[in-house]
Amino acid sequence: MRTEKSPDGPDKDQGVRSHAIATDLRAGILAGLYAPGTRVRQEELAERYGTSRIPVREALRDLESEGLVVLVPNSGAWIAKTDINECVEIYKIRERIEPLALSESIRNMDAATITRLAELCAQIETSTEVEDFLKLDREFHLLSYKAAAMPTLLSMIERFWNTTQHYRRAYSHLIGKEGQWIIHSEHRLIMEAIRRRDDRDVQHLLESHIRRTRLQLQANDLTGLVPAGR
Amino acid sequence: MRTEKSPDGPDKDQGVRSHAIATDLRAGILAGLYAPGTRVRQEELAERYGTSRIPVREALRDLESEGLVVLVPNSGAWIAKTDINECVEIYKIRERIEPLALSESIRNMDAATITRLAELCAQIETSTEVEDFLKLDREFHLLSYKAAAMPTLLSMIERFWNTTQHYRRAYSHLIGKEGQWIIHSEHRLIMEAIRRRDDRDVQHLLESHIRRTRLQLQANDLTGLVPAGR
DNA sequence: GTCAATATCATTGTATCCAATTATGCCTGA
DNA sequence: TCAGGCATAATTGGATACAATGATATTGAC
Repeated sequence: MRTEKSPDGPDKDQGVRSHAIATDLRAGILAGLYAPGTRVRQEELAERYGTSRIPVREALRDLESEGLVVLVPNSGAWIAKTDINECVEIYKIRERIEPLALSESIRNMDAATITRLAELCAQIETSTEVEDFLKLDREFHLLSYKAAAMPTLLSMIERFWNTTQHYRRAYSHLIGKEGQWIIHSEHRLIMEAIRRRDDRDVQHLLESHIRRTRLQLQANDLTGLVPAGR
Repeated sequence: MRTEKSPDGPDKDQGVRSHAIATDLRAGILAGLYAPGTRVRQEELAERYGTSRIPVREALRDLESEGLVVLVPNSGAWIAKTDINECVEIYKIRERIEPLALSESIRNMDAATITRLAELCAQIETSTEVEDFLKLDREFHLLSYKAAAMPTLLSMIERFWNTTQHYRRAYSHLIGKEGQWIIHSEHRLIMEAIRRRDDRDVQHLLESHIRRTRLQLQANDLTGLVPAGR
């Protein structure tokens, strides 16, 4: 009898090489190692990773579908430029879908996760470095969605967090420590609503949290703060 | 001076070959030519399209990121199996994001588009074949979003329509012509709300339209109707 | 001196070939 | 007769080599 491996396994990555390259590049882009708009040459990356250009091409394609890289046929690849309009668009989408994720998540969330979320919520308030804040804030929100049985939605959300990373960083620098109290208050309210599994409140509070951030992004001119915005 | 092509052009596709192959395969999958779960061999496709396996691999990767194909490393590619849970998940997401798209779209929509929408709305009611209905229904909804200045959102929505195509087809067959009056009524109400650019109503009506469909999908057992569901 | 056309160079796209991995069928043993 | 392991065949992943496309530099005409 035929016992093909079947497409159900937990393996996600096509070629091992290309996946490893994509992961590394993604981390580099999110960390800000590559300036948006920078041209990326296949051969250069191939040499750096000690492979041929083929796995590099596949990695670049993956990153393009994630919105981190832009490919132009017969021309080349560029680190995606930051675009405030795209950022605002994504925030508007997030306002709709993240409340859904949180709503579905709190139905299934276990006690350990709630404890961990509370920890993160506290750590965010005491964080002093912007990079720490970004990391903790991301972990807090993404963990809060994790119990939702909606894999497609969750990966979408993660992608959106990635493509707007540069703006969150710029925004965090802009508001500084003084402006953070409002974020902390919002987080505390969301945390409490999660604790009592209040479906209506979590959705409203989270929507407001994202929406307020979007409006501030739109109000402030982040040109110069966000790298190589056009 | 350097005048690189720059990543702004309207070109979307990387290699011409791979894009053409992806487009053709996508159409085939949506038309139901390939049964979900079918294994897809690179060499077979390469021969059919008269190319080497490389463009085929890139096309398969594109389709994987769209959710139409599943790739397993070192093993092969399969046409994505239909999964009622995934379908329900996508409908829940659509309930949130399509009202946003429509809301943004009606702000900018021109008269010609409204006329065309009304035409489509009428044609849907007189359509007699399921395939015609599917085509018109799709065109109606996607056109109604088109004026939204949200490219990321629009391509997401199109992807979701693609990945749930088999279920819409099965559902259409299931309800038959008698069950369609409710869809027609919903469309008429949406059309009227679009005409008067009623932001609140279009959003509520569209959400209900999608939500009701989801609940019916969940209520009916489509096993056997949708091809090769697991 | 400036613009345009053309030739050269750099970079990407594709084909072919080889290696690695996996599926299948046979064979052995109980 | 059936299960498990091993060998073979099929298929995918990756490297090298070549073709096609686009960018840059040079040359010539006005």
